[in-house]
Amino acid sequence: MVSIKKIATDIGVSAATVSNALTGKGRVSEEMTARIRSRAQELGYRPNNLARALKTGQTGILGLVMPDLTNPLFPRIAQMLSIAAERRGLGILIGDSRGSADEQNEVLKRLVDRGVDGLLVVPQKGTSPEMNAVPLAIINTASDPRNTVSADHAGGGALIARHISDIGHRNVVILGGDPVSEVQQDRISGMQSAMRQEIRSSVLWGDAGVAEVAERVRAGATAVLTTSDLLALRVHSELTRAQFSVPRRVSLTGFDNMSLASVMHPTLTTVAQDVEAIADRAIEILTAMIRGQAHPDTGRTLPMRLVVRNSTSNPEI
Amino acid sequence: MVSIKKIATDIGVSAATVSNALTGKGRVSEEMTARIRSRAQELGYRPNNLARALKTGQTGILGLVMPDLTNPLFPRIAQMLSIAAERRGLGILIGDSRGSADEQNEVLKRLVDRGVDGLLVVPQKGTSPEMNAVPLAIINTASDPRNTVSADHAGGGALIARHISDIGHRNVVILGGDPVSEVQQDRISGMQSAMRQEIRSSVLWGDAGVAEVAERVRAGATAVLTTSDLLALRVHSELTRAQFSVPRRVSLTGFDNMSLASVMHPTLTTVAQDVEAIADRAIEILTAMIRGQAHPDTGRTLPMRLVVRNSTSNPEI
DNA sequence: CTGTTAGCGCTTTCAG
DNA sequence: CTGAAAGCGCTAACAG
Repeated sequence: MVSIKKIATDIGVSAATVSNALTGKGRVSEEMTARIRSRAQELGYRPNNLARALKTGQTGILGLVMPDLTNPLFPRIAQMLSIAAERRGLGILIGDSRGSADEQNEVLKRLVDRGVDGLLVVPQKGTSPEMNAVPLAIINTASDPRNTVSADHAGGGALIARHISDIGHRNVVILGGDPVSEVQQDRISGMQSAMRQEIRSSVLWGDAGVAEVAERVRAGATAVLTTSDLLALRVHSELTRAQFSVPRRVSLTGFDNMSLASVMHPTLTTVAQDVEAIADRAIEILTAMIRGQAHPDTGRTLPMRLVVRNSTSNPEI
Repeated sequence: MVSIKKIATDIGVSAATVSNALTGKGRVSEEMTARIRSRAQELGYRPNNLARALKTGQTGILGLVMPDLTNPLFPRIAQMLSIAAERRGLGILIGDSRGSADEQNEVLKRLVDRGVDGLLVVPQKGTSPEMNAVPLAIINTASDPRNTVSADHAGGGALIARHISDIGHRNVVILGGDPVSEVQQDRISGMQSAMRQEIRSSVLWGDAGVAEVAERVRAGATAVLTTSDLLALRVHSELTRAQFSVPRRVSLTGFDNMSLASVMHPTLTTVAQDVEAIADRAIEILTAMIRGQAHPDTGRTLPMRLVVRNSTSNPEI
């Protein structure tokens, strides 16, 4: 391992000077700087981040905590965050808070112990992560008072409901996965608030809800709006089993625009988050917090985008 | 930040003694150890991993590099690795080698610069990661000579082919996503080697292959074996469009047992990797390498498991 | 059993 | 413009 000292003795200057030259803190003559730089190059010098971190108190590492790494959105979020972080020279340490809120706080502590400069957390449904050792950015939904950045889930719900209304549906069923999830609640209330008076709607939840969908359709509903693409796929199975064709007999929508949405049959009308923008802003805000600055966009949401495919059409009549 | 020194002066012993007591290196009287421990507790002492790492040269952090964080298997692998790592008190720093082999090597370097003790890498298709600064474990497939641990992809292919053969199919088409992938090649050669002489089979690749499937079925094929569940879902769309019912008219299989496999309609016959075991063994082997030991299971594969669902059945006569 | 000393590799005053 | 010295928090020799 070639250290700053090696370069220093090699050239015959002090370690401090090498450090200054390399980090460009000025205070060193151009010529000396050049000599130091080129020697460093030759030796293949790479700064030891640990030593630097110990001295400066900053590791350049961010912790990312997700409620369940199995969440189908995780890969995209993780990828976009890792790209956004890398662009700023930061690394990402992962943590899985699977299960309890307690576990979540444990994970936060562990990451802090490992020296992260800040934390990005997608909270466990219905919990509020606790940690004041380092800045914390929360990616959740607008109705979470501590939310730092998120997609406009309610707005997304409104988009899809308006689409369904526009093409003529007047009797719809809304299906959520878990009422504890603030995100899903927001999606649903967005749907409800966008539906005109004349639309009849009711909300179903979870497995029981999935099982009940076919019956509701039989009773007259012409569209099923779900809070996730995976849920939509399950509903599609149920409807197929019950001989209801999508979209001829029932329209069906998802949420999140996962890859399966464009690959299932029929392809799924859904609503997409701009994950890249969310990731970028999350990192942006968090780094500002780390520098001790407030960021004007804190708490603001990012618009969602309606993606119309083949699972929705006019109701028959 | 409460340091070891604080505890030392508090109690009136030296920093070294506190260190020894806390890390349980013996050499300290029971009584003193207890006093130190309880004081540490009171003060909420947490060791500074950076300082420790700088001193010992070990960070307790592993780097995980995947070719594309968007890979549908990534979440499960990442989760299982993170659990397996955590169990051993290790952290995981992520890296995305998206795109090129060059980028892959860049990422490896960056992680090493950040002080990882070892690297877990799922290589970019057809590349061999380069890094000798720290131990490296490769998760790929048996035919990769540097492979450290992986599922037995060829064995998985054999399982699925045998199933198809057992239920009476004699004319099948095999569909792969990308011939550059060693994993997919192994899956396919496993399928081929398990099919009895009397079975006619041909191999198709990529988008062109997907587009050609229906035609092959029209020409007499009664089963389509794909190398991934997502590919199977796409094929299902094509078949449905062409009015071929699954499994009545054609049987269809996937690979990997992703969550969509149990949720699509019909549910998908596929083959599952024991991701948890792979993750655990990968970490096990890597930590052995870090300790400078050889591990007997290096290079061995783990069996896959056939999951029969509703997308396969006897061919109609 | 306990303390002293030294140093991991780097940055940062403060002098020269 | 450059150098000397100190120290981040911890551990590993070596003495006592």
